[in-house]
Amino acid sequence: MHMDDLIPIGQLAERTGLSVSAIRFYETKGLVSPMRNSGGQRRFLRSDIRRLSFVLIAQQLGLPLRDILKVLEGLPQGRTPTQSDWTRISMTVREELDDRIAKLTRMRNNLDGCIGCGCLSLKKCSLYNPHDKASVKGSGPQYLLRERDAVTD
Amino acid sequence: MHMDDLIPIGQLAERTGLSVSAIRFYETKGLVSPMRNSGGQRRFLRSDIRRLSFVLIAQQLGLPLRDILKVLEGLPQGRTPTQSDWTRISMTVREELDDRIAKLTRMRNNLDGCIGCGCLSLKKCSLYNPHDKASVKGSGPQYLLRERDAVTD
DNA sequence: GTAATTGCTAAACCTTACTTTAGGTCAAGG
DNA sequence: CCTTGACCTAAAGTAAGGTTTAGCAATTAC
Repeated sequence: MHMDDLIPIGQLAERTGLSVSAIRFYETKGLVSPMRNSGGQRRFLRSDIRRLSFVLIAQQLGLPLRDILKVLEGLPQGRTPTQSDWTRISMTVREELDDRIAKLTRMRNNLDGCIGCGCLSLKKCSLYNPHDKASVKGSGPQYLLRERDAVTD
Repeated sequence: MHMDDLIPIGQLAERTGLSVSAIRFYETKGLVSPMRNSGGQRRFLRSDIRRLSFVLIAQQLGLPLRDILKVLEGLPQGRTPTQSDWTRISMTVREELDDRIAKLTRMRNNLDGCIGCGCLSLKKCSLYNPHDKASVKGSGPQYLLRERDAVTD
């Protein structure tokens, strides 16, 4: 509640381990929205330390910045997020993470099938067309699943 | 063994689902090394269908092209890879995949701890410093783990 | 034999996620 | 005051993984 609850960018960088330039870049992406002091310098809320730490975690989990921004939009506007606000949006990230783990596990199982048969192009190998990736062209690698000689190439 | 075991780039594109430009790009990265016909056009081995399919799979598993190239270097030079060649290098990819799944699972467990405590910055939360990412600056986000007010921000 | 495909190269452009550079301003200490 | 360190903006550069464009050559189909 004290006056100087606002911190300059260098301190935020130190506290989060981010570079100053990265923080400025994140600002252009809307991930933080600092105020400016009379001299035009950025002044961040102390809660932005946690905000950016959250960004770092989500990134290490493999989320792109745009998705992280969406998750952060789940935080309250105008007031400092509470512990339970952070808990709530962390759950969102956890679900993303679960999905990613499930997807990779599915792929590993498929790969096991392919290693077993040694062909990398059998029908039971769904690796060529993971549900997660829309096959834009309509056809694509499925040829491998249809044509006999694909297996012998 | 017949004469026209060589296929042009368009056919390879059709068979793999890749774009022609992507295949040419992969060539610059050393992922395929087609011959040229008398007119200077690329002619690929039929086994390149499988080779590029392998690249696609490995990519969907999250491997960067440079790593995929390294894995492919495990294939024999000069002769067409056999089924067991493919099986062998698939095992390499499987190990990579296992590592990635293990890492994500560790992170999820850590995140669970953080959701439980609702703080996102507790000591037991190792998310800020995954072993997988060298902390170049020496300090970094650990501040959050040391300073009391980090938890209250 | 000629038109439509397909292929060729080189270079520019795109996205994500930043860093670096250049040139100038603000803030704090002696 | 005046220097030093922290900060500012804008623009360019980087790396991965490609796509697009331009202008031209080789193949294929009729």
